[in-house]
Amino acid sequence: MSHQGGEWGSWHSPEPKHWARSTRHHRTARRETGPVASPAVRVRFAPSPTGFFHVGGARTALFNWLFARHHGGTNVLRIEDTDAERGREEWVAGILDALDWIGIDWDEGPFRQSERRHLYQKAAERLYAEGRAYWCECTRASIDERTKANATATPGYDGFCRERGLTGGEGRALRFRTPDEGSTAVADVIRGEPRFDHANLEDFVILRSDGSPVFLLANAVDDIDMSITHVIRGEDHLSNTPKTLLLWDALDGGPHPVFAHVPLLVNERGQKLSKRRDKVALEDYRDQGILPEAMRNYLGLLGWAPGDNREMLSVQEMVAEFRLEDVKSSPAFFDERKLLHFNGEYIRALPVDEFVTAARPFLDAGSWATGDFDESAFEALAPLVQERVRTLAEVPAMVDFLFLSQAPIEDKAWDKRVVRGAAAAELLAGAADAYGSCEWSATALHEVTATLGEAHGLGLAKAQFPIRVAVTGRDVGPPLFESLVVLGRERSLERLRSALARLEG
RNA sequence: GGCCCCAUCGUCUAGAGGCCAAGGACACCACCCUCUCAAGGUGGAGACACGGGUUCGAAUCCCGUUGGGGCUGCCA
Repeated sequence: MSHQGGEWGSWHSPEPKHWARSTRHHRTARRETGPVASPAVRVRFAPSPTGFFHVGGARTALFNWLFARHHGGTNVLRIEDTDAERGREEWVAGILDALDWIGIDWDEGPFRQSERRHLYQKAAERLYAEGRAYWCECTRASIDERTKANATATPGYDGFCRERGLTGGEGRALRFRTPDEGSTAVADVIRGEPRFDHANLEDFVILRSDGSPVFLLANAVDDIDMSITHVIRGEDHLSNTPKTLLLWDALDGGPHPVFAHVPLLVNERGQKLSKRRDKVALEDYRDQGILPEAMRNYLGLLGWAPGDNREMLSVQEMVAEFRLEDVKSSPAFFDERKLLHFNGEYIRALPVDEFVTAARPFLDAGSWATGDFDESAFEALAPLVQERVRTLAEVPAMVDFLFLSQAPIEDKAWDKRVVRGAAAAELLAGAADAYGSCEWSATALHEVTATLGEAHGLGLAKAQFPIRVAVTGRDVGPPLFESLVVLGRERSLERLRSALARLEG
């Protein structure tokens, strides 16, 4: 496919240093409410399927998406699966699922580099034919050996095969011949214009010895072919950008795209998030009961802020106000505690029926027998549960007493509130008696229990504890009297008697 | 080692030379509200890495130092 790309020259015309910063407007002057007409903005998100899709990738995808939507541009999804060794089909599906989950869609793709190899092949042939690339038979081992032997050598490829005139063949990789002099500057909206001396760039591999293309080549070829105007990606790619640009020019890619190297997401030690050592998989958060809206909102605020003190932003608000120039340049720590807070806010803001629906999968995994779940009982308590959880995964423990044949007594709570609780036996006996005849409503139960407590010199707070533990098994949970009402008189009385028996026995 | 990037409360950030004796949010502490737990309310502690410049004036600009990170792969 090829997209006509002539219209966007103004995006990367040479400008004075720090032009990006200089285009900032006063915050008050940039209240925009919808897509902004911009010359054919085309961005791409290009994940590689080498593991679970993680939050850093999600953030990059989000920024690309926000930028595209803000400008009414085109968002392209491209799967960079040029490494057959490491890529796996299930990871591709995982990426698609995850993007769908947080509400990111795309206008073109998903394209797969594994299906576009002929393009890279063609580009490589051209570079070789024009003397911009050469075949090399050095192995990693032989390169390292030479580096070791020469004390003054800097690590890396030394250009050993540069002038040997080798032809392609078994065990030979194609290397790009980097210029020995000069430098390349990267026009970066976030970082100004970092400049790299060509002398520091080694001749890098663009075609592996098995003929497959390497990331740098495929990336440049595709960005040119897809007429990408803005490359928004992690800062870890910044150092390789001059190589990309050198390829870009060698392939006559035309004007360079504008880059935006977004700050990395780091762990508590300040290192970039790694799939291997950090908890980062988006699906883990989904399974933990994080709402996609909360995740999206939180992720959007990592490295970017709207400029006033608002934090809870609708996706529409983010689209309307997202500006690449406002993205910070320093790394951000992914703080799960703050995510949890956002999630609690989003859960409480849900209409009850949506909360019930969202909680369903987590309820299905509850500890009770599958047939014992009672939809209407849950719905009756749902509003009270909703305002007490921070994740959907916390829901089952709040309502399990409704669906289990007996109260799931927690040892700690039992010991503290019943065994060692003030007048526990009397309160349980009193409740078993009074609850048998009073009106079965929250207000009536409230009154009866308060009276019962007074008889033993206890306030309601203290008096309700033994009853709560006897009936729900725990000393925390939804309001007790509403819980009793939903549980029903008979089952409640049964649990009070059972607790008395247990206490005495 | 070389190259590049970065540097405001513990964390995410506001800040684009005077509006900042630095504001908000999460977390933390105290109190209030309260049938538990949450939620909510009020208050508190808590930061411009350091050193030089430029300027009447610097968290904001420049240089250096220190610290951190990234890249340096026939990974992306």
